Amino acid sequence: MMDFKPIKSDKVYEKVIGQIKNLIYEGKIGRGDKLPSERKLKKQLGVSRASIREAFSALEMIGLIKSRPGEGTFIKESFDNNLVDPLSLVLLLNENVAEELLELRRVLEVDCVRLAAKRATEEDIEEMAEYIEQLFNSSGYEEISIKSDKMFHYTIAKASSNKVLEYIMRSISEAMDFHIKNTRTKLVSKTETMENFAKQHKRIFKAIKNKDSKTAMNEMKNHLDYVEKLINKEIEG
Amino acid sequence: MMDFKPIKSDKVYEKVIGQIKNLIYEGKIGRGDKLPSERKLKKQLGVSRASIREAFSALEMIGLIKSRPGEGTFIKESFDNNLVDPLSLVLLLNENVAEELLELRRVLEVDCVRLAAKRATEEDIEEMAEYIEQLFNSSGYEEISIKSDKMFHYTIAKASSNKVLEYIMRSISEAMDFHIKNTRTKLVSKTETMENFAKQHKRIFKAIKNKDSKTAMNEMKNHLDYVEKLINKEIEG
DNA sequence: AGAGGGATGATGGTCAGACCATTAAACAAT
DNA sequence: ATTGTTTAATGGTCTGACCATCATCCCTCT
Repeated sequence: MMDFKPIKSDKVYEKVIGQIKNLIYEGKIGRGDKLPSERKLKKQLGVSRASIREAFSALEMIGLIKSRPGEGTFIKESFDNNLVDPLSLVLLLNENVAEELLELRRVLEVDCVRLAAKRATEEDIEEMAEYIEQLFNSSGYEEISIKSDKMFHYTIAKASSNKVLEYIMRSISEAMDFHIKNTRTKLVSKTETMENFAKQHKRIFKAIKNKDSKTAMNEMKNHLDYVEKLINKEIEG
Repeated sequence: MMDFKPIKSDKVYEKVIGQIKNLIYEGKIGRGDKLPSERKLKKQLGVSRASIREAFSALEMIGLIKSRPGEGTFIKESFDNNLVDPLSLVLLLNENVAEELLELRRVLEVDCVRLAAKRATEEDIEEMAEYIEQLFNSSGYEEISIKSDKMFHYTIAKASSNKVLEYIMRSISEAMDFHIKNTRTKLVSKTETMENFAKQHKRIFKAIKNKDSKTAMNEMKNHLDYVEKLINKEIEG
């Protein structure tokens, strides 16, 4: 058996990324640090500025660095507020995304609410209460309903106090939005559905407020059962 | 209260990305499709080729497109085999990453093994068996032990038949590798630990083979308990 | 007619050099 | 001390050039 290995012709900008990656892994540069200017890196690495910039734009897209004109390029403090969510973008490529996302969301959100019940702060709980209120009062206003619904779930993710979990939940949510966009609108536009959502949210909320993880998880499961049933009905018929 | 909004000066390459993103969302281009050449896009969008290339390098990094010299640039068929895993890179930025990753891994892997027990193919099971065998026979060879351990978990993720879940599991695993690298080496280098790992893997494996989700989940929980206990001991002492 | 082999053109990969807008820092004027 | 000005550095953008790779067409030879 001839053991050939594929010939990989690393592009220059990939090598640049590799070097920066290693510096981070080795702990030599970290959050908030300033990278050398593009012109200095050009000299140090012996490549063109264009290649440096291609590497930087890639790293900026995934939220690892941030360039500011006149100042320089810095490693970000955290991965919040990415302009384009790379994960949600890539998720769109797979087949069966809708099913897989629903499956994954179920797994994550049930545990999310478990953690939220344990760790939610006063502010988190106030925020959730607001969104439930909004959902109850938004009959007829699709946009507000949809946003209230989404924000309630976001807040739960935030209350889990696990940034990584929160990030992934957000990505899944965004990716799902584009796959069941129309469905979602149809769902929430029905007054009956919306009222059920509000009631279910309220039950989840109460459990979180009481720091009752088990009940919160069960109520979330019920809620997701209901949602998935509606989605399947909408897709099939 | 003056309600100023931050002035966002979109860079050109971000606008290019935006347009491509929208085309994908609208379904006008999809998997495997060929994008216009850089020179054509330069004319169509009225920007420089450099900006086009910055956009492309960013999209290639996240695994959305793939450029081939002499041929063109294509939307990828799936998000497998990214050169650099953007998610794992970004995860490194957060504080408490180690704790959060462990927490997340626990949530995901327990459900992962649940799905694997339901859906594992013959090939998956054969593969798992191999890695367990390797782990049993690798006493003294750290590298093989670590790899067998890791590959066993990878295979479970693959057997879940959920590509998104598999992708996220892989990212978490890679990110963890760099945070507990030395710890991992120390753990597996102890003969006793390694033997326990092998036994636990075997129990998980048997449950999967018997399509017994519940037992598989419980055995995975036990395994993760053991791992986390070791890690904590190593970190503290 | 079919197989093989060049020439050609298009494409991505890389580079150098230029110009602009923004920013920080040093300096000058009040 | 505060304000305004200059200067240098930085990121953002564009142009034009050259190379290696690949697909294609066309020609030649059998």
